[in-house]
Amino acid sequence: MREHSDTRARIQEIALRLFTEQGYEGTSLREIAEQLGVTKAALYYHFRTKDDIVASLSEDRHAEMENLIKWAQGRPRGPETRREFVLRYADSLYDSNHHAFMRFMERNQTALRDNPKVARMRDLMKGVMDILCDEGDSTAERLRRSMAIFTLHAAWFVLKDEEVSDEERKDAAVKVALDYVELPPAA
Amino acid sequence: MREHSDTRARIQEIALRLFTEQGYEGTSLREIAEQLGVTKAALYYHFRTKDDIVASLSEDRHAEMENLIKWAQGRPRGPETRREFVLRYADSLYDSNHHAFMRFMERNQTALRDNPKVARMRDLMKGVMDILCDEGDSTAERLRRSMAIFTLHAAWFVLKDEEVSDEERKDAAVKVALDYVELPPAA
Amino acid sequence: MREHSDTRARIQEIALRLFTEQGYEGTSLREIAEQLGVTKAALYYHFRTKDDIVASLSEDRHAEMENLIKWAQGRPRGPETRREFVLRYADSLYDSNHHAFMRFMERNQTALRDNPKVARMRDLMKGVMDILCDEGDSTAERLRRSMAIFTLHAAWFVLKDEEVSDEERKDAAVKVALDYVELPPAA
Amino acid sequence: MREHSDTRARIQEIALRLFTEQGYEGTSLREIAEQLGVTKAALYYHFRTKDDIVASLSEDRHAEMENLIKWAQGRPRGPETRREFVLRYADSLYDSNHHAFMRFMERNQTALRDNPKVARMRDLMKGVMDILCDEGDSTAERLRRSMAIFTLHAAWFVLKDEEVSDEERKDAAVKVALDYVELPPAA
DNA sequence: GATGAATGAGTTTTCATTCAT
DNA sequence: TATGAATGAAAACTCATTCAT
Repeated sequence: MREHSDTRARIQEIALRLFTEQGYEGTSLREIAEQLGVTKAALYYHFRTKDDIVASLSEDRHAEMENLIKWAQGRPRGPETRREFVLRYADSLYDSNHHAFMRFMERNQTALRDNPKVARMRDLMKGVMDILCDEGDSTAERLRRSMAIFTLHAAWFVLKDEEVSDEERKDAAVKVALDYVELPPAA
Repeated sequence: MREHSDTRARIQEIALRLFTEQGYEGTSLREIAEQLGVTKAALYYHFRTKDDIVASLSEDRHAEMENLIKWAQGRPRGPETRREFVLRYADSLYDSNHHAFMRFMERNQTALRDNPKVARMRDLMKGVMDILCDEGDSTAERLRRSMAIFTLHAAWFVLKDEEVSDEERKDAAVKVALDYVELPPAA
Repeated sequence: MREHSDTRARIQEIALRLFTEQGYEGTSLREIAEQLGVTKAALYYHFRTKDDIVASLSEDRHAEMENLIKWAQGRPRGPETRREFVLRYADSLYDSNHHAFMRFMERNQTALRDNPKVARMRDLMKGVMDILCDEGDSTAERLRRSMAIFTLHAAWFVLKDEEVSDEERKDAAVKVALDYVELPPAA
Repeated sequence: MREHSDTRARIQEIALRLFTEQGYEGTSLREIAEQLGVTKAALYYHFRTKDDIVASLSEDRHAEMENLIKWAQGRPRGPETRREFVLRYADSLYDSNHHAFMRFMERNQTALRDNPKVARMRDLMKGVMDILCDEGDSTAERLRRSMAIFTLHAAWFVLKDEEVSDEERKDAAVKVALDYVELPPAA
């Protein structure tokens, strides 16, 4: 009945929301189908398996992350690159709805531990850490760098109950994250 | 008739490990029973439901958190208390195996969103934020404080692949966390 | 608009092969469509149902069997006719690819037990037995006659791993089968 | 409610019957459970998978076949052994209900082609052929030997509509089978 | 002569839970 | 303190079939 089936996109949208709210394992395909107003079988017309929905969701973010990492690898390691990288990472996270996807990933690490796309994402995150850390960094320093990226991800839900605009949220996240890639440890 | 059911403790231990590795929904009672070498039905002698195992796991941590919060509430808010609170929180986390429990909680937020003990834990975490934040704090400031506690939790698995002793891990975590509660945002 | 739908024939060919290799129930229309490089829906342009494909496959063999039986009924029962019948049956089986169809039938008796064309084939086989047996034949004798026909069918796959030409296979089959319509039971 | 659960045995009995009548794929676990008067889940208490039911059914027959083959391998190849082997094979088939199992196997070759126990059975059948054939045998000769065993299996259903006692059936089968292993091809 | 999108009814399987013993 | 045997509900997935285009 619908013009030119955007069903696939709507499945992705609903799945991402439910997987994040209730967890991947806690969300059945029946639920997704019901919210969409189709039968379960329709989902299988568009995606081969439940895991496949996740895979499809990963794709954009993968591409974006690969670009970011490639950009950074073409530059000298150091404070300048780190600073700029955090800014670009924040942009790529907030200007699309990629923060929603990253939150979904964080909330479903265990459920998705065997999904190859998710494994790939873990590798990409290691690539990010490589960019932010130098060889001789202390343990505290490495932890600090990790937390910078974590902060960008977390801002969205840590501040979720506060009356704060998306703009403010992003600004706050970037401000805090930048401190942590720039400042030397207190020591 | 035996005082200290050894079995009960072993169920908790195995459950905590599996729930963390594979997720709460991804771990069946059959699996726990198998690792223990008993039947599923035996678990029901010790715990009324699967959720009950989680509840029992929460108890120690709840008590500890309540003590910590009570202590802080008896003191004036401010940098001194914040600093001391972070130190005590870190101790309470690392000197028992509570970090394992907190990690389990973080990994299973969605699956356990209806568990009353877990809801209570969320409230306690809000209590912790109350202690770390002042009324007039900016958005960035509040985010920063949250990240302090997050850092203490995260140090365990962020640094999990590195050759680092538990001691070093704790020291690094505390160092970074203190920065997060002490330093003013770059402004 | 085209006279001799090539597609129709290719569906039959692929279906016969897959139904034999994997079983009727073990072969989905999706599989057939994939091997053909069309969609499932295309199959429904050529055949009303899955069972209909089987029905269409039966047709040639039905006609052949009817002719064989009619021929035999026009002759006196007896060793002469039996001998000649076996030779003609073998020809009709090996000179087309009817042995492939008969093998498919044997492998899918249960799955197809409600298909009317298959029921008809069972009747035709009874007709064949009528031709090969006399009124007063002992149980052993009747079994022996059945096995003669069975042998013609079975030669194809009993000898499938041996390096044997189709010609040799047919000759061997006929030789063994003839013994069993001709020889009196050992007794 | 039942004394000392013979449920497992009843599952096997019903499954063997239905798998033979309707085919393995054509028989759902729901059907078996219904005929037994339990829920599907009860079947899974006794068998890990549907395939496992088949595996369990194979066991007795496997053991019997192994014994038969071992016996024959301890004797010189030749007409004497062949003759005696056929007699023993027939006994082992008819004195238990193994003919029912073999019929089930023949009717479900394709459906079960990936089941390891069934693969093992195919190997055992090859072992049987080894016993019945000599090195220099012609194609016709090898086919003839195969048909001997086939006859023992087939007698049960080839003669199923005739008013014949089990005793007579077995006698007829053995008589015909012996011809197949003893007589030289006419040529 | 075909496809894209969908459905309804079914499948095998898993799970938390119960209860008599 | 446990176990053996079972259940009811639900899960992911598959299939033959339909129909508007």
